[in-house]
Amino acid sequence: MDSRGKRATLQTVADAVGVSRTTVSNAYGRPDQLNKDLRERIFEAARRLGYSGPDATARSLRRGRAGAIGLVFTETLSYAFADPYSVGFLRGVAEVAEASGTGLLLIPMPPAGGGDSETAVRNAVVDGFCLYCVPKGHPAKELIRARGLPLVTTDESDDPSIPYVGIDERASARLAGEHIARLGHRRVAVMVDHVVGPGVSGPASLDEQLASDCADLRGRLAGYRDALEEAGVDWSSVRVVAAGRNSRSASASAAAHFLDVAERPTAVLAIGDVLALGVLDACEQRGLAVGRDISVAGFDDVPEAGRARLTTVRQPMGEKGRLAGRLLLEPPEEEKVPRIKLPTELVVRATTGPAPH
Amino acid sequence: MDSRGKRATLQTVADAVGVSRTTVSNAYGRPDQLNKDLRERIFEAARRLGYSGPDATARSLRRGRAGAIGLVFTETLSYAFADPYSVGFLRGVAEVAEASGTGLLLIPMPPAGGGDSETAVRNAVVDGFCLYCVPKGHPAKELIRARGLPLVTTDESDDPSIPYVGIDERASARLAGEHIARLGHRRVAVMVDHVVGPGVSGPASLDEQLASDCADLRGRLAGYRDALEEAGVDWSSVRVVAAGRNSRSASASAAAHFLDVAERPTAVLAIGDVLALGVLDACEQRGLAVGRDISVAGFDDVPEAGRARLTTVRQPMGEKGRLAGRLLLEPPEEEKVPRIKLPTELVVRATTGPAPH
DNA sequence: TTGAAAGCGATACCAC
DNA sequence: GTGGTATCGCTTTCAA
Repeated sequence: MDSRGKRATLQTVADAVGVSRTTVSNAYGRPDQLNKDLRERIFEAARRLGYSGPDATARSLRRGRAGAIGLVFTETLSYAFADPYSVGFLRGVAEVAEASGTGLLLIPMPPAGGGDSETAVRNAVVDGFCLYCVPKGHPAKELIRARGLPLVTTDESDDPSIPYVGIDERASARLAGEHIARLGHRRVAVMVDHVVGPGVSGPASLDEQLASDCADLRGRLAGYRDALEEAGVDWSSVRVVAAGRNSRSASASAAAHFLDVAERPTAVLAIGDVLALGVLDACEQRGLAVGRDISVAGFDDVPEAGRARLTTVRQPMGEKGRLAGRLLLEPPEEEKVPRIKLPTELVVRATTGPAPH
Repeated sequence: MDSRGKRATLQTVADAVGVSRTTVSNAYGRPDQLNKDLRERIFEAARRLGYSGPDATARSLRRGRAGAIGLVFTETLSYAFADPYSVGFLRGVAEVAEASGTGLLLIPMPPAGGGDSETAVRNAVVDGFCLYCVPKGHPAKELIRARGLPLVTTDESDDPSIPYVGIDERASARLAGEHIARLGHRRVAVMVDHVVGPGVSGPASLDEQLASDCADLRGRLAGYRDALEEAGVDWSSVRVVAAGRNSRSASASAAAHFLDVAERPTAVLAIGDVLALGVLDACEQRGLAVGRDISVAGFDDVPEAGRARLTTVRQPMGEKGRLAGRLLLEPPEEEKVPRIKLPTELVVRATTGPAPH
């Protein structure tokens, strides 16, 4: 246990036992390459010398394998844990990763222009990357590609050469829109997290909606629009409000933008359940009977949505994660870049009902 | 972009530009060490050759820094994302980590005896470890220590030489116990996740309770016991039931063990909010008026607890995480091993009330 | 079985 | 500014 002096290395142990480094290395990595006795002696010497086994970094370098996959988010890392949808996805990835003894490296990545987004990506010791909520032109995206490691994204990618696993955002959102239209709603509001940039809340103009750099957001808005316009609703009459961030409370506050005005909408479409739950809170505060006075639909079907009896569009987040993980762990040999769209489904519960007269 | 041939290295680029490796290295790592022109030329050559910057692993090896900290759980990795308490803690760690551009490596670690728990720890390229829910004698624990990296645990450690940040489990649980006793409850049940091992549900004997290898569980049980015995309740009359795992639905099922019997308890103490919420579900199913017919108290004060009006003991999970992260990122120089206990607080809401007659 | 030698890809130090 | 040189700690042929 000599905690003093230079840290013990493989060599130190080899010398102490009187064998070569190869043998010590084998003692750890290939037990079948030497006899049990010797192996024991080596371990004992190691213990005595305070050597805890081959250095992880050196081993990675030599082997060319990191034993971890990187998860890249644009949202702050802590956000990744805050949203139940996100958590569901991560669980999926985690499941397949842990099955193969692979670690998950969460890589913080400030939004474009917001500090150093490259260092963490550069220094990530991983065997592959999973991109998640990384907007179109993000500078780090190119860097990640350049690293030449297996890569998969869950964002509708601008680049068809990147493997993708996700859902048909547009068609899925359309399900919710059609449901609302079918119930007779014509005055509709939409709640989004943010269009122009994080933190900015309030109504969003049409231009802003189209300019959003988040493909899934654009896709969902398009889906709502498809459905509503088909039902004869003028999209410019639809109030699109940004909560500023994807949080229940932010959404509850932002809901004032359409709840506290003269011509209150009879239905609200939220592009995520967390936002929808916030709208529910806001309605409750104002004594509105959800499902009668006003209808609310979400997206994702997070666990909480079920409890709140929220009508929503279910997407298989866990499955998405597992698939993404698998794609990274065992990259398919084929030429064709995998582009997988998982099925979604409208789940009608108690928060939507016929439009009040 | 020559995707064919050997992967480009620093050397390749140096040769192409006609400079030494040092210069190329500096171009990436120390921009002030060479003139802008040359730097541009180097980058251009790099781009042309498909070189995306210094290899992360090699750089880590040479620099002796990994740029990540390891989070070690015994529960399956996916569990880490499932429990809101756990998520709160992780968010805390993530906050401080991302502030310094450090990644978080989630390390899967099967419970003792359940597969290979050492490989992942061995191969983890990190600058320090944070242990979380790792039971007393876990084999990997020793290995982690042996790696000689900064280390912090949130489990009441058997080993006072490991930095610790947590709460006084026993005193905190006692708060809940006293609250229940004060309300006049004498027939009490306790819901735990698992004592003997994961997956095993049902009543737990006294011996099993004491034998649990999870220090926080033991601490909380001791706290409940302190309070109840002080109020004259015989601990052996307290039905301790294991849900088998820390999940809302498992708890709801296991609640049958005390809910569907002759002498139903008038109060239930759950060692975590997730379990408490499950008990709430079970009560609702049976048409019991929580807070009147039966009282339920949890532990943690996760976000969901507030919404459910659950009486619970609040612990500062985010703060715990931030502190742990900081301890790892800037290990204190002092001799003294930091052992921090954060304050907790009883939060009385609507799920507890006077014992029915 | 065991050992010697050749890297894995990069960075730090030190003269020039 | 720049370019050698040593080294980081290990794994892997390949021959003995």
